[in-house]
Amino acid sequence: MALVRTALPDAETVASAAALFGVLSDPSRIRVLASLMVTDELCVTDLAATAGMRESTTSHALRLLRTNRVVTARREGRTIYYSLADEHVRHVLHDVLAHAQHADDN
Amino acid sequence: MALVRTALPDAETVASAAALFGVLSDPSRIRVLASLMVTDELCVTDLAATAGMRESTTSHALRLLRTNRVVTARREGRTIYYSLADEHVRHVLHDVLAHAQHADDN
DNA sequence: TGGACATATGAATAGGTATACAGATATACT
DNA sequence: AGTATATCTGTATACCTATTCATATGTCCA
Repeated sequence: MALVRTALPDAETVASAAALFGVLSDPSRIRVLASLMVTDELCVTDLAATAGMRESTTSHALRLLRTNRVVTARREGRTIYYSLADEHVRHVLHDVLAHAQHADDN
Repeated sequence: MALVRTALPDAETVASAAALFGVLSDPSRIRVLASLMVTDELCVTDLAATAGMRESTTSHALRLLRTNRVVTARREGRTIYYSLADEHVRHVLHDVLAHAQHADDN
């Protein structure tokens, strides 16, 4: 057991992994990310429209995603284009969405 | 935009993906899973010890993980051995933990 | 059967979080 | 400067969740 314990990731790593998962644990944010998986780059207004949520909600969601480096932002004039931060994010999303599709949950 | 919308996963899939992420979004549960990543099979008592939490908390955590098919259980006498449900889970955990290690969060 | 060990459950409390509305900032254009 | 558009922020409310203690269930062995 002691051996296992020393092999565990440190508290900081665990905490930020948990935070990352937490950011992904919301249907609204997943819809936003799923939109970005198919279109690569979208502005807040369009993300709100495709994900079916208010722009305020979308903006709040995007801030969380941004500060946790799940998406990146690029400004062009007054509109801001968002995209997935890296392939890493794409893989995890793909894996979990695929897994979720087959699960006749509970 | 309409095109994007039709390409999005259905509500049920999104909901269960969110649920899965939610289950993973807790430090205690991550420690439990990290233990299982290095040891493959552990009982509740040992998981509680390595993850540094009470057995009750561990049991509650394992129930969540079990009902969301993140871990599987195998009984042997009065002790129950838990392990990761599949390689899928292992990959996601590995990806996110790796990502978390490099992130000088916020 | 009775006692010990392993795990599970119920319920309560404390803390966290998503969403909405209202209003603020920032950029563009005339 | 003033107006319109795009995005962001503060705040409140309503909901969700993690942990704990106490207790229950299940399994073994004498």
